[in-house]
Amino acid sequence: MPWKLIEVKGSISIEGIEETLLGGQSFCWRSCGENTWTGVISRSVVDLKWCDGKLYWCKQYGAPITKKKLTQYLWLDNSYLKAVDDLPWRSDVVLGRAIKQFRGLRLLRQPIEEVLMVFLLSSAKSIPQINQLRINIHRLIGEDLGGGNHAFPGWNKLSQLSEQDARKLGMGYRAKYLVGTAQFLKDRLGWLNEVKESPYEEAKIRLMELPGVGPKVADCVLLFGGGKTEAFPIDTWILQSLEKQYGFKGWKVSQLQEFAHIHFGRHAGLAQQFLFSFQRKNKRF
DNA sequence: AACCAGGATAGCA
DNA sequence: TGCTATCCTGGT
Repeated sequence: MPWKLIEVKGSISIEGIEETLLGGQSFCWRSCGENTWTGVISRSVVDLKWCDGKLYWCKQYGAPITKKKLTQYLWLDNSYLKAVDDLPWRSDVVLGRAIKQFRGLRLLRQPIEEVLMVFLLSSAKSIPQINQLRINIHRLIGEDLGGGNHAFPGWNKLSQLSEQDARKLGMGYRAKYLVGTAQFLKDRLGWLNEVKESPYEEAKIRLMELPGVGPKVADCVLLFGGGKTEAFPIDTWILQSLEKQYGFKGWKVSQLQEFAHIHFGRHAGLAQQFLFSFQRKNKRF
């Protein structure tokens, strides 16, 4: 299948696209050559290619996907530019630098049920480790899409796993999170979507009813899968950024949350991605 | 050979 | 509310 050009509003750098796909908000993408990546979107396996500042795509396996859906998933429309412009980059030099270095870095619009699963497994794990756990699950019970790619199995299938099964896949103490959440969700198919439609504050509280979901994981799920761009997950990288770049040493998480809300505004989560990437790339600072 | 990692939870003050 | 130990596993 030939490469097709996909329109991107605004410029996009190689670091921007790479961080978007591999930076840890999603675990569905992998590098498959020079400036090319393979990823699974729902039941479609898609290749992306970055060349001379332009983005190309083609479908590899699985269900068909439209350009419209891809544009939506990758947040390529104008609303992204407005969101970035809404951030306080004019007065915040730290954020300004991060936006410049990772130009075009986006939040992916992923299915909330998939995001929930991977972030249930994320506690005290590195990105490659989380990805490995995800692959173990997908290979075991996810639909085979071809080319070694598997779809997300869905919470109904996940609810058939026992804690022992999950532990065999290497999840350790996270196994009971996965099983507990699966049991909670299996008889309430609409629950997650209801939560998604709720306002941010309410959605966060409700998500934390699930076993294994605390404040950080809830914010990740809402930011990456719930379309809540005001969610501002505070992990160790952001903590470092706020301590070292902004000078908030010894602040409590609740205080930092409040600062983020006031300072970064309604798209605080987008700022979070820039700061996160910047901090991770420049560990020494 | 200890110690830590993209956290959550229970127990206690 | 704030603090701490504990939870699996793999990596350094």
